[in-house]
Amino acid sequence: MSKKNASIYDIAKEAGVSTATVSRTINTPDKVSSETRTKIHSIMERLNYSPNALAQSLVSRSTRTIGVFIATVNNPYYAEMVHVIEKHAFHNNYSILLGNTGNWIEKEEKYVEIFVKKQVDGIIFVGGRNVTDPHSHHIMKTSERIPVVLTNHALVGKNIYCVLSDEAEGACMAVQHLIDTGRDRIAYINGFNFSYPSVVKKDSYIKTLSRNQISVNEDLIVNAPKDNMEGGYAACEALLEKGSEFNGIFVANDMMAVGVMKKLTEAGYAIPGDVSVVGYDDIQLCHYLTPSLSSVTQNISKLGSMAVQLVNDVLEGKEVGKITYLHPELKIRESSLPH
Amino acid sequence: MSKKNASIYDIAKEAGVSTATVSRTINTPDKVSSETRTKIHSIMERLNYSPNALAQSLVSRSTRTIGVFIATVNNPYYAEMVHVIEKHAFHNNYSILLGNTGNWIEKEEKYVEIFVKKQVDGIIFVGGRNVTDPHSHHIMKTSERIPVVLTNHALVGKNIYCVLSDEAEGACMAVQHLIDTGRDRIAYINGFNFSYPSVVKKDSYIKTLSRNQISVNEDLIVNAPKDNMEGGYAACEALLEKGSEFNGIFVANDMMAVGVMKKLTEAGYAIPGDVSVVGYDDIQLCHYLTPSLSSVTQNISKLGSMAVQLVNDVLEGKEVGKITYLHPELKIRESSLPH
DNA sequence: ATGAAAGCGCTAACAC
DNA sequence: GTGTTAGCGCTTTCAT
Repeated sequence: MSKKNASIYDIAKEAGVSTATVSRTINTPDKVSSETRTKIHSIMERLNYSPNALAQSLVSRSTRTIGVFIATVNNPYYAEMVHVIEKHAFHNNYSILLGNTGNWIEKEEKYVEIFVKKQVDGIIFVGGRNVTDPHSHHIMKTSERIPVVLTNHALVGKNIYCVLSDEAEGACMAVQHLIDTGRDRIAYINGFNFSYPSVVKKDSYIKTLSRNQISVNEDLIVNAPKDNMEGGYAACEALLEKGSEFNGIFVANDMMAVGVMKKLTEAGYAIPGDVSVVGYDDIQLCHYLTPSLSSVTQNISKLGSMAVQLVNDVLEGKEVGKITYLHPELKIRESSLPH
Repeated sequence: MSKKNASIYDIAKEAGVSTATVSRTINTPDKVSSETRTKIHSIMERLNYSPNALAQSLVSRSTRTIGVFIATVNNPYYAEMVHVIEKHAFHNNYSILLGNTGNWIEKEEKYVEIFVKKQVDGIIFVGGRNVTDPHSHHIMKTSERIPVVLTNHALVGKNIYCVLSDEAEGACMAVQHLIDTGRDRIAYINGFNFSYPSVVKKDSYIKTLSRNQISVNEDLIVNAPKDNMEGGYAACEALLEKGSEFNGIFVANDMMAVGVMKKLTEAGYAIPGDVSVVGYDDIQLCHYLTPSLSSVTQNISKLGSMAVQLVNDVLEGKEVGKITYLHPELKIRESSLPH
């Protein structure tokens, strides 16, 4: 189909110089006389030359490529993370190989293997992970070769770095806010039951209730089947079916909260009149919902930029902290106004 | 930091065979005796060997990597496209290099150059593009080397393939639906003024009105400053300020429609009582909004899978159509119920 | 300032 | 079934 691309060799021949000289005009132009340099440049132009990064990387041992794994791009929180990561990566001259795992560990393992073969310089795992299964093996193994950064998950290892929002603190703020605004029967819609952030939030939810002398009602805690709108809707349905009274709901993430609000509205509950709702992640949408959704913000921007910065710093041999916590912040909107 | 990775050479030495034999056990196992094969496998295991894809690609002239460009991942429509593309790519053993252009042509140009240097096998440009500027030069140039697939944009060129939803048809369906349900003063919130899909939709909007003997009121057509919720909100604000009466709005995409609905609600309009609203793209969220949002669906799933299929087919030398249109479909929900 | 040559890790004739 | 060797496109000493 296409005639073979021009190589450094073609340029050299055409210019009557050695490949070394051509290489130099690309990488260390000042070590080449201006005449030959211009001549070579014009030939490159004419032959539509573009250096083959594979060959370059083969010798430089660096691809300027970072592998990024997320559970589902079509969750605005993850999409925003990808957005931020891509932005910072580009700015630091990295490209992003994106892998959508759908929380499917086997796919992730295969993917990691592929990316490692493709010689990514580092890998970023975005989002909380399962705390139970033998999840970390391939991560550990990978970290023996390249730096690994985890976002919103804590994992210790030689070449593993974590940056996470303090979700215990965030969950506490959310629940305490509900209590402070007069809600005393507070439900909690959990995400994936064994995901790190869910575990942390649930724990914090329980502790905060206790600290306020509110007894924990197991009927008010429900695990969503999926951590998206559909899952939130279903979870809220289940909650209603249990029949326990509640006047406040803390939802582990905003997308689920959208589903929860939909279900509540359909069931005739006024928000926040009858039920006060607080979500988590503070995605842009919160502001545009009716009623607007109170939420805990994670500073996604910082989270993402730090993730990229971490792999970059490690690659450059800088000293960096193994684990960094960011403080969340509560954004109060209409959905949790006191009645 | 890390000791050098084992190479095929290390394996060969350890096993007392030649590198060719090692290569064979990787690629054509049956051409190697089972004894040596098992021996080599165990050594690979022990040395944690992983083939270097850079070297492989250097000789095979294929990276099994596709470059994907989108405007903004944090627009659910694009996110969904990425999701689908990634899924199909993985299934066909491709990896995705993702570039977020933010509609910034210079960034895209740089990115394309980088991806080409990195030897991607093909490039997919997702989403409508500007119809005016000298946008296509880098695309044309790229298509001389590798197949280029465009989604929701029509562009002709030797190695360029397009798959798009028929947005003229979609816009027509939306507007006709508004008319059929008794709306006679229909506004149109446009996306980027010169983006291909916007141009097509606006044109179709005007034609559909005319076909129904409804005169076009320029005050009812407003270009959103951004094609997201914020932009929709602002556009609706501008629309209200112009003072022309309207009882229906067709919005060029769902995210803008969310902003439009927010503004309408704040301004005291009932949806669909006072104003009927129809969006475009049919993102999942439509179903969960209150009121749920009528929208035109693009069959994102098909769009994305075809995009991947196209680059794959072209790479395999198959004959494929240069341009494919998919039929959109109107999903009627609460926001456009007749009053 | 430039060239010769080795090497990055792997594949693919070709020979035995 | 296995080894030898050239080559993929580029960088980098070491000479000159």
